[in-house]
Formats: sequence, C-alpha cells, structure tokens
Amino acid sequence: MGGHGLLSFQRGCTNMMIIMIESKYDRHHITVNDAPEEFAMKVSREQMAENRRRILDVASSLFRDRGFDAVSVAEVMKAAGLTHGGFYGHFSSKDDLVAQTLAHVLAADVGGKTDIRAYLEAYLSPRHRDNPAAGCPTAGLAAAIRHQTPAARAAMTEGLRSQIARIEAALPAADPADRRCTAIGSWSAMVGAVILARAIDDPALSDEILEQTRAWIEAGIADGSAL
Amino acid sequence: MGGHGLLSFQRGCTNMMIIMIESKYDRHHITVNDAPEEFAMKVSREQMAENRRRILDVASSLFRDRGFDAVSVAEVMKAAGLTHGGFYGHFSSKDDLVAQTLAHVLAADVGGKTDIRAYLEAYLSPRHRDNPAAGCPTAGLAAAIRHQTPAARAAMTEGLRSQIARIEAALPAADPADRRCTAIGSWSAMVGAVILARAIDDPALSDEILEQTRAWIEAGIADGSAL
DNA sequence: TGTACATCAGTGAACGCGCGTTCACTGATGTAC
DNA sequence: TGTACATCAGTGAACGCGCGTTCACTGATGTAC
Repeated sequence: MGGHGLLSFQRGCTNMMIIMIESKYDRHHITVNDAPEEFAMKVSREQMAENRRRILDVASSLFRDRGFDAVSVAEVMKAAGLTHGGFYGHFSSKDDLVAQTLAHVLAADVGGKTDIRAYLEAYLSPRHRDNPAAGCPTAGLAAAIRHQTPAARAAMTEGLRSQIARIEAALPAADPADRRCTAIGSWSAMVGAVILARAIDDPALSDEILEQTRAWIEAGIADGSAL
Repeated sequence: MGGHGLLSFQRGCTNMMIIMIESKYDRHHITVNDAPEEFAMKVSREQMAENRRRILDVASSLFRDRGFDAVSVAEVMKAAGLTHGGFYGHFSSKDDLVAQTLAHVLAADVGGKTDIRAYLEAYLSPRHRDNPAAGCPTAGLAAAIRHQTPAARAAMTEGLRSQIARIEAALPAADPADRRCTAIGSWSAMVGAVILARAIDDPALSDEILEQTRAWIEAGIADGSAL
C-alpha cells in the first residue's frame, strides 16, 4: 500500500493503521467515471493493472470489515466497479485473492521513525476499534488466517516479522533482547485488546480494555529494561 | 462446562483452558453405543437433555477448531451422534446454536484460587496453541464474534467480564486499580499472542511470540505496581 | 401393577438460495504491415 | 502515419455444490385410566 494519496489514519502510523474508507471509495468512483463507456470490454494494460490494484484495495477493506467468508467474489468485483466474470482473469481463485490481498495490505512501507506513544494511542483508540475496514489488517484478520491457505499464512508471517521489527526500531534504545521482548509483548497486547474491544457489546468495558491495555503497555515501555 | 469427568488441560487452569478433545469424542461414542438401537426415535427427557449438552460440547470444540462458518449444522449433529433433522428441536437456528454454545463454554466455573504463573505458562504453551479445539474459546473465537448476533456478543461480554475478574483475583495483592490494569493488559496480551502464534507458519517465530509475551507479562506482574 | 394411547425427539428426503467457478461472447487495444 | 486484424480484459448467463432449513413420518416415552 502506501501512497495513492490516501488519507493516513493518524500521524505516526504505519500502513498497519491506514486510511479512511470513504476516501478510498470516492477515488474508485472517480476512476470509474473517468471512462464511462456503456459496454467497456477490453481495457488498456495500464487500466488493467489499476483494476487489479483496485480489486486488492476494496478486497482488503471488505475482508477487514466483514471477514473472508462473508464477502463474495462478486461483491468485491462490484465494489471495484467490475463484474464477477472478470475475476478469474486476475486471480486463480478466491483463496488466491485472499493470499494476494494479505500480501498487498501487509507489505511494509517502512516509513520514518514512528513515535511509539502516538502509535499506541491511535491503535488503541475507539476510532480504530470502530473502523475495522480502514484499520489494522492484523487485528481484523489474523485470527481468520488460521483457516486459510499456506500462501495466506506465509503472507501473515512476513507481515508479522516486519511489524515486530518496526516496533523494535521505534522503541527507546535499550538492551536489544529487552527491546525484542517489549516489541512482541506490546504487539500481542495491542492486537489482543482491539480484538477483544471489538468482540463485546458493552461500550464502557470496551473503552476500558483499550485504555487499560494502553496504560499497561506504556508502563512496560517506561520501565526501560523490564526484565 | 466443568465436571463431566473431562480431562483438564493442565492444573491451575479454569474452563477457559479446557480439555482434551480426544477424551470428549471417546465419551460421546461410549454414550451413543450404550443404547445402540437401529432406529432410535423418541428418547427420554433425560436423554434429550444429555443430547443437548452433547451438541453444545461438540459444537464448542468444532467451532474453536475450524470457526463458525466452516462447521455445518449437519456436521455438529453427526459429531453428537444424531442426524441434522433433529437440530431444530433443540435450537431455533444456527445463530442460536452459536450464541448458546458461547454462553455454554464461557460460563465461569469460578474454581479455586488460580496460580497465575502456571496459568500463564499453560496458556502461552505450544500445546495450547496447537490444540484450539480443546483450548481457550476466547483465543479461538473472539475475533469471529464481531460478525455474530447480538446474543453471541452478549455472551462474549459476560465471559470477558468474568475472565478479567478471575485474573484480578489471581494476581498478587496490590492497589486494586493496578491489579485491574494488569489483569486487562495481561489478558489482552495472552489472547493476542495465541492468535498471532496460530496465524503464522514459522514454528520458531511462533514459539518466540509465546515465550516473549510470557516474559513480558511476567515482568509486568513482578513489577508490583507498575504504574 | 397393567393396558391404551397421545406426545414428541429424532429421522431423512427435499427445498431454495447463494456461492465459487466456467465459458461463449464482445469489442477496444495494440501490433504488424 | 494509416489500415487490418489478432489478442484478450471484461461481460453476464449458466453450472453444480453445500448449506440452512422444513416437513411428513416413526415409534419409544410416559401418562391416564
């Protein structure tokens, strides 16, 4: 991802945070309306590449919002401004779409030094909790990846590896072993907290999960070498 | 849950940990074979209540293992030793089964004082990671509950509330506010770590997620009042 | 305690629906001359 | 640069399958006498 002129969810966030969905869909409409033929058949190779990118973008949002199973191939294609029949010109199967979407959305845009406090605050915010479609794909999809193909698991593995490295780099200097421990522990807590906060129906408890987890992580980071 | 003579996953674990799946299925076979009629039609009310319990038990395992969507009503009934047609005598819909299964499996058996260290070690173990069917329903199902009915969300909310209380009670005495913060932060990290560890295909990284998260949580607990 | 019968838990065939996938077709693209 | 045509991205009807759900039926349960 990265680029595309999409609004960043909040300053200091990597691609793991992302993007407001409205702007995304607006872009698609504009793109589609730029060439409003009645029956648009073959398109240029350039246009085809953009169609493919758009399919991956909308699939990424739809999957994060409603899960892999609840989103049909036809729905993804419609959201991308196409019909379902063309799908197999881009992907060999729905499983292939899932794997490629994960690789697409988890691909690291290394980005500059991240402010870990601001990242924490944005990640563990009600706004992020309430916008899964535009939010972290790990929080939205990690649990479902267990039931996906090996290719999807491989994409998740690389995404997790680079996310841990990213957090390690953003952590205040300390013993490298402590930094890694803190990065992994913090990331587990962040992902877990957002998943739990999204699973329950009590807004007060949900807010508390986010706030307390943030306080807990910040205390651990402030500790310097906690071990 | 609780009782039924099912093997406990490990000493010091609450129902959130659970049970070896093999023993469960063995029990079902024995139960079914106890009355091996060719065409068993109406059964006693007592037998019906047990059938219902068995449906909830196997549904709980199957759902944790493969997710709500991937498990069919017919499959649940077959695993319970029945045929699919009888399902609607027990439940009004598959959604109803999901909600009741969650309430069933998340129902707290308060249990004695839990040893928090042993609980942590068992929870963040490869064995737990590799046995979702017998493992914590929160780690297995929390992320999917976002897409379920209000009744399912309500069951999850109560389950989470009591799990937090359980961890609070198991934590070494300290300022109550700190205890709550620690309980919520630790639980988020535990759930997140197991979800991440299950999502990836690299066994070494998966083991590391579990180990480092455990070290991170233990450091936070040892801190006493981290805030 | 024994018999007659209404109840109803469970059976299994059947249904309708939505999904992933296929395919004959269309017509703009982009190349060969 | 202009024309002729092969390519192939996208279309939309059609397919087969598995799922949740329904229903007429069965026969043991459990009650009324």
